[in-house]
Amino acid sequence: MHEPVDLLKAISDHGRLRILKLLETRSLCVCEITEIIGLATSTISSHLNLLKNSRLIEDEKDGKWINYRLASPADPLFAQLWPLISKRLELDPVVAADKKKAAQVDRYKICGNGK
Amino acid sequence: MHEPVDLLKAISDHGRLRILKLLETRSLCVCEITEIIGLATSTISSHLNLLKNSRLIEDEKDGKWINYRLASPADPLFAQLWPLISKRLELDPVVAADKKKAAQVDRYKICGNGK
DNA sequence: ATTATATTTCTAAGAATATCGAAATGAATG
DNA sequence: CATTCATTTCGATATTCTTAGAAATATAAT
Repeated sequence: MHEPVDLLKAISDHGRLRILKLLETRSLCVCEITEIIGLATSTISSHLNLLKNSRLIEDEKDGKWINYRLASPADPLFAQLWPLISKRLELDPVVAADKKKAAQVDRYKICGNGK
Repeated sequence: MHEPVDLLKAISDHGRLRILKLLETRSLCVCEITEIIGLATSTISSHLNLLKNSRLIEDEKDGKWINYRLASPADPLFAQLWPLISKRLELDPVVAADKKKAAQVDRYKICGNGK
């Protein structure tokens, strides 16, 4: 499971790349990520689980939320590849939009109470 | 099709990584690659086609053979990522075995006549 | 030209993946 | 302790991927 191909598979999904890019800036809870990315909660949860099993992210409880962040120390190969991929992703309009949303998102507003 | 995620998907397969690694040393024809990797010819052909469509490799006719080689100039992101991945792949025993086989393989012997 | 052969394309099967909604879990709040 | 709410798990479906063998293509050799 620490084969290069497994790492590559873990990051070969647009949704997961968007999640990793988000977590680059700051840690976020599942409902924040869900709100920003716009997929079903269960889908986001499954992506997070996959990234966690690949040791690319970690989680930590915070009251009623679970915050996810990039794993540290990072997987050695990921640490080498990610800065290059990350930079390239910034040209992606979807990723840029995600970043804007992330700057404004407030978990007290979006989680739970309807919208 | 020049999105980072498409490049990552193209290289997220052990067979395709093995092919890229082989072509790093020298260009090879389809039957040589097939002999070394040990998958069906049609499977190798389909991997080669995918890598070619992703602009990671190129082909060139050579008598009755078609030689494949790494594309040059390489895709910019691939050019950055590949040396890092390639180095890591050298720890893979399968990749090491491929390299040995590639050094010995002779297309006049293996192509066509039975074995 | 006929044959041999290297490669691709077609067809099909099985495995893996992405997705969602509903149900379950589990912790925090009142 | 009952309720609320964030998150995960389950069940189900649709899609994509990997693979192989057979048929088709095209080129070289005889």
